[in-house]
Amino acid sequence: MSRSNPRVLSTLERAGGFASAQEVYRLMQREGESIGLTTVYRSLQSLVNDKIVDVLRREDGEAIYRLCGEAHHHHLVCKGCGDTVEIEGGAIEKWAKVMAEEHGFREVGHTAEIFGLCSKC
Amino acid sequence: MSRSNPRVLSTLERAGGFASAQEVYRLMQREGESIGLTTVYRSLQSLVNDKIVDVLRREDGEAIYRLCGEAHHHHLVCKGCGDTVEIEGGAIEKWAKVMAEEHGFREVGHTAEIFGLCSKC
DNA sequence: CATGGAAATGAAAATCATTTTCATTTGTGA
DNA sequence: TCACAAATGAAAATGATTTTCATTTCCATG
Repeated sequence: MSRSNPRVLSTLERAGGFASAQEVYRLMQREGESIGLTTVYRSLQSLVNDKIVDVLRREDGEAIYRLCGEAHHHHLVCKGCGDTVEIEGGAIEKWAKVMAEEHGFREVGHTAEIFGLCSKC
Repeated sequence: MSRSNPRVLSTLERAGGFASAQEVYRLMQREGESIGLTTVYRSLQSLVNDKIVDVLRREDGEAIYRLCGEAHHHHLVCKGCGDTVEIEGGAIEKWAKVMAEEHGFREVGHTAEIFGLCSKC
């Protein structure tokens, strides 16, 4: 396993903390950084593993990466402009726990996202 | 623009109303139907345009289609054996609605999945 | 200062879902 | 029957992502 290249993280930060792997790569190229696309992908994956960044999907399926603020949270994403609000999901935590117990599952995690159109779109 | 091939819709129904284009295609082949992958994609797209089916994304980015109006449900997936249980998510519906309203979002949908280890794994 | 192995890197090839192209077939109304 | 539009599908193109693999960079130790 490879560790993350720090320049990738810093570029993602500079990008407003919201970009696809291809975009991070292009951005770094434009800024004269010498790096391979492969390393960008590997670094982002590693950051996801370490829970330093989140990964979401654009509507076309492309993965977009984003700095992950704090502990565990969920996202409210605008289908129009991509704007994202971090929301708290206490209800989900409880739901996941109950459902898992009910079916004898252990070591459970969960994903949950809400998407729609924000007031501006 | 082409219209949807009715066999595609009927196969999607038979699949439990939840499948990717590739899966619908494979299913039809296995059942001896003669159809091209292109037609499956075109039909699904057309069904989406007509709002007869919804399209979501798997975690790996693959598009999955499901009948609209079909009882909305969620999944409890085993990380070990891949076994999946359909679960009901009333709590989620409410949570999504409240959160969306709170932030002025319209036309909201959501995704939610729980994953863990089932009793056999 | 070697030097040897482990980790990191990146170019190129492979993969895979999806879309496009284009020639052929099918259906339909005149 | 004829002509034309719609539907079909095989094959090629596309684009993101992953894999392969040879090379380079690190670093601890002799």
